[in-house]
Amino acid sequence: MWHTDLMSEKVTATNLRARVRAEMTDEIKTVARRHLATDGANLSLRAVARDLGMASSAVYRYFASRDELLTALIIDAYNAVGDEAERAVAEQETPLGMWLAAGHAAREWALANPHEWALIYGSPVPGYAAPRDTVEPATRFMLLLGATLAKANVTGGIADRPPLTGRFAEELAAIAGAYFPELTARIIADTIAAFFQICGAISFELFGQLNNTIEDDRRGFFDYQLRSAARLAGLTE
Amino acid sequence: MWHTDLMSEKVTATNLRARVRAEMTDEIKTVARRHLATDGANLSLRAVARDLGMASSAVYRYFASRDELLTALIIDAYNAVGDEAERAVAEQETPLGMWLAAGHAAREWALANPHEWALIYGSPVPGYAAPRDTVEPATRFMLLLGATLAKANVTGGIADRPPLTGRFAEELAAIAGAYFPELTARIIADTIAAFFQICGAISFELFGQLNNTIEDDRRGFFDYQLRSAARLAGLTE
DNA sequence: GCCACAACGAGAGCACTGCTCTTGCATTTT
DNA sequence: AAAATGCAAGAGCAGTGCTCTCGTTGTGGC
Repeated sequence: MWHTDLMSEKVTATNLRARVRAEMTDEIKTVARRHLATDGANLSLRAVARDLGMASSAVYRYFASRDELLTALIIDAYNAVGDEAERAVAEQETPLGMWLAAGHAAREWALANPHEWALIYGSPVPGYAAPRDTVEPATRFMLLLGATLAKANVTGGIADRPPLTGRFAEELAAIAGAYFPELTARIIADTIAAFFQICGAISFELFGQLNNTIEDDRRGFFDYQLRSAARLAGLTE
Repeated sequence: MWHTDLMSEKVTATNLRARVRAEMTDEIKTVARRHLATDGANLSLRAVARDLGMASSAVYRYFASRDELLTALIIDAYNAVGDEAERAVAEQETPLGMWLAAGHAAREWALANPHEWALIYGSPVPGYAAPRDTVEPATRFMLLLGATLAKANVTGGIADRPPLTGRFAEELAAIAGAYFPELTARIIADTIAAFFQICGAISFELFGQLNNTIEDDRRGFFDYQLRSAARLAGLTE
């Protein structure tokens, strides 16, 4: 993201160079996203450069490596699904409505951008270590689910359950104390479980790994999955 | 698997060629699995050949393409986790014990063979379409969970719940009628949900995508995940 | 036992990849 | 105006999957 620094560093009258740089990086990412849809994570940097009518070496002025390009796409993807989910949630009133809206928004985004979903929620690219910049966007969707439960919890919309036991419960309690005062360790654990289930439901449908058991009413099936995830997380009503 | 056919086709006295072929394919797969641990899904066929001291072109006598090699590894991986889970389940008496044993066995296999787990439960390799031979081994683990619930259901170990509604319910009911007479559509749907959650729990822990929230007691956390999955599937006791 | 045949290993080669380095040009800064 | 910097292009390197050809070797039919 250092081109952002470059832009804000010195805002001269024209600042042509910084502007075309920003446009160029965006254009590269757009074309790369298009290639992502056909070639998946092993897209060719040279092919992207060809599509842009430039030499492959020129791309390296904008992204130091192919991995860095992928990182930019990953961050954008995390933010895209986060945006979609937040937008959908904002239209809802009840916690359950927010929960369902977030889930369906994520699924629909995944169906529209399967390879980008695979990029962020599939197996990591070999030899690729996610940089620091990705962790914040990566947590947005899950935090949205947590926020929904937090809202439900203050209005008594979450079932009372016995607290957790075990060493991991203390770790979760520490997290709850530091970041989510409205939530208990138990609710956090169940939220994570629900998050796993939702992501699994989307991924398995997307990657066709459930052998096309459900063919006609996939949305209905996912809706049921969402509701059982809500039940798992303790969302009543 | 056609080298198996070759072996059983004509068992002459010596049959040297078929034997060394079988040994060679196994050896290639072994080395490839080793490379998988470092390079992931984009392992180099040439590097595998180098490790074996043979020309890269010679490998193509055994696997028509790199994808075919990966397919063989995928099938083996599915069967390995299936074997492990079945072995662990066989030692248990109660449905819940079987459930927990299957889950922990899968997780431990995944921790021991992370890249193979990524190969089968991560995002599919781009441009790679899973062949017919993979679907049967792929279903083994999930069928094991289903069988556990079936055993529980006949002894009244599954909570009574309202039946499903919606179009997808009919699809599931048809599957239940054809393959799982002991199960209801509702139980199948909940089993799938639990399966999603378990696979998600393993994958996210493996790929480090939950930002190392839980550090110390990962097994305990997974055990809790397993139990909430069981609750989700309706397993009482 | 011999011989045609099929399987096999090796090597060269093709088109492609990510990435680096150098060279010349355009733009910005001093 | 001059120096410094940003940028695009091209050549080049090491590596890839895969194909083809060419000797060699084990195998089944006669």
